[in-house]
Amino acid sequence: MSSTGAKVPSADIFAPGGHASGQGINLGPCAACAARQLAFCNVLDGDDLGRLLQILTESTATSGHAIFYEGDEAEHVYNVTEGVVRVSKMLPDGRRQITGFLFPGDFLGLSHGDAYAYTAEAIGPARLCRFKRDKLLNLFDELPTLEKRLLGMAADELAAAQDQILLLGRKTARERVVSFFQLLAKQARKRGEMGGTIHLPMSRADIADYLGLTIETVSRTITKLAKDGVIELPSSNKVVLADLDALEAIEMGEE
Amino acid sequence: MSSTGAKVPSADIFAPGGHASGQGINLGPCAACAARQLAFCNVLDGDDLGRLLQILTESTATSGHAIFYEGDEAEHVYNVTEGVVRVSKMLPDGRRQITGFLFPGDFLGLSHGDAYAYTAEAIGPARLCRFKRDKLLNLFDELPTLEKRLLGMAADELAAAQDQILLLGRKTARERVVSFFQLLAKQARKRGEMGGTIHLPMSRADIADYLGLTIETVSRTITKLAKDGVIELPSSNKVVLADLDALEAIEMGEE
DNA sequence: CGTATACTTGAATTGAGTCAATAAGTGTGG
DNA sequence: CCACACTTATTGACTCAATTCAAGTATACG
Repeated sequence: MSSTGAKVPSADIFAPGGHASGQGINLGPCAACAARQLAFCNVLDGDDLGRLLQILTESTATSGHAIFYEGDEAEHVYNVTEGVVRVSKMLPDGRRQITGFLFPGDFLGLSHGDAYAYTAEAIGPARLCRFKRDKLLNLFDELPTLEKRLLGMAADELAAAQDQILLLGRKTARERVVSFFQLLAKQARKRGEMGGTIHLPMSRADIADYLGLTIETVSRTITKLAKDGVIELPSSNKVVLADLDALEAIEMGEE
Repeated sequence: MSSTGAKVPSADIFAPGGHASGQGINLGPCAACAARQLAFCNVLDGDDLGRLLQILTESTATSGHAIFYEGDEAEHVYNVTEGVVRVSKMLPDGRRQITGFLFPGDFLGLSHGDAYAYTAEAIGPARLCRFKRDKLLNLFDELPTLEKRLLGMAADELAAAQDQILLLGRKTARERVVSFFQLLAKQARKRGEMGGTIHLPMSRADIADYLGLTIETVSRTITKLAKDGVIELPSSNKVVLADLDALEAIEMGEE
C-alpha cells in the first residue's frame, strides 16, 4: 500500500504520487481501478497515465459472453480489471482447449498478425480496459517504460505457457488437477487473497478443457483428492488446500 | 562458417567486432550470418547493427551439449544462427517435455526473472550469438526498433505455444505427428527450403518428448502414415509429404 | 416446484503406454 | 572392408489410465 495523501476517491486504490492538486489530471477510472497494481499500467503515473487514459475505453462483459472470437480482426487489446476471462482455441470438430484463465491485471490480445488467434470469453461479469492496438503501439514511443513492462509480461506469459505445455505433455490427471489448484492459489495470493481456500470461478467443463481432460476425470480426481485428505470441498467451487506438503509432492510427481 | 577477414581466433568463441579501422563499421560475423534475415537483428543496419555487435559474442555448441540448464542464473540471451536447439523442462522423476525446437533466427533465454526456466541443448553442431542480458536490455533505450522487434517475436512465440497447448491437450497421436510435420515444413519454407521433403534433425525420443507421446507411439504412427500413403519415408529422418490434402485434413481432425 | 444445468459416480471401452524382442543404422578399430 | 559394439528405430503382445457411455444426484433458476 503506497499512500501519498492525494485526494483520491475512497476505493481500494488510488492514484500514485504525481500531480495531485488543484488542476490535476482526471485519472477517472484508473483511480478506482482494483487491478491497478497488477496491471501493465502500474509503471505509469501522473501525465503518463493521463496519456494512456486518453486512448482507453472501459467496457464490461457479461457471463459467458465473448470479448472476441478466434479469427476476428485484432483491432483492440484489453486489460482485465474485474472478473475472469477464459481464453480458448477450438478444433473444427468442436474439441476445445482453454489456454488460460485471465484475472484482473492480465493482458489480452497482444497477438502479432491481424486476427486473434483465440477466443476470449468472460466467466461471469467482467470489466476490461480496451485500447486500439495501433494507438497503444504508437504510445510506446512516448512511454518506453510501458513497452518494457509489456515485454516483461509477455515473457512471464511465455513461461506460464511452457509450464502448461509440461503439464499437458507429461503430467497425470492427478498431477494436473493439483498443479491447477496450486496455480489458482498462487494467483489468489498475488491478488492479496490469503488463506488456504481457493475459489473456482469456472465450471468443471472449463477445468477439463484447460487441463486436457474430460469433465468426468476432473470430477473423479477431485473427489479422490478429497478422500485422500489432501483437500477439502466445502462446496463444489471451493477447495481447501489441506495438506500442503502432500499437494506439493503430488504436483511434481513425487509419489 | 563466417569469415570476414577479421583476424579472429579459431576457437569456440571470439571477441565482438568493435569498430575495425578504415572507414565504416566492421560488421564481422553479421555480414556472413546465415540467419540474418530471420533473426531479431534484421531490423538493424549500419551503426545500429554496429552497436549490437559490440555486445555480442559468437559461440558454438556441439551435439547434445547444453547451452544452459534450467535453474542456471539467466545471465545471457542467445540467438541461434546455425543448427537446431532443443528447449526442454524436466519433472523431478525424469519425465521430460520438449517445449520447442529452435532454428536459425530464433531467440532464446528472454525469460523474466533471474534463472532460466528451461534447459537448452544443441542438436548437432550449432552456432549462436550471445548477449549479456542487462547489456541488451540497456541497448533497447538506444535502439527502440530492436525492442519492438523482440516484442513481436515474443508475441509470435506465445501464439506458437498456444498451438502446442492445443495439440497436447486435445489432439490424437496421429494428429500430433502430422501437425509436427506441417510445422517443420512451414519452418523449412520460412528458411527458403522448398519442396515437399522435410528433414528431421531430432531423434524419435525428442519428437516423442515434444509431442507428449512415447518413442514407440511416434514410430508406430509414422509407420502407419506411410502405410496409408500420406507420407513417404526415404530414410528414418526424411519425410516426404505425399498427400498434402490428406495431411491437412488429419492435422485438424477432419477424418 | 418443476425443469434445466452442473456435477458425481459406475461400468465398459480404448488409445496410448509399457515391456520385450528384433532390426537397422553408425561408427571404430583391426 | 568387415566384424563388433552401440545406439536408434521398429514391431509385437499385453496393460492401464483416461475416455466414453450411461445413470443418478445435487444445485440453481424462472
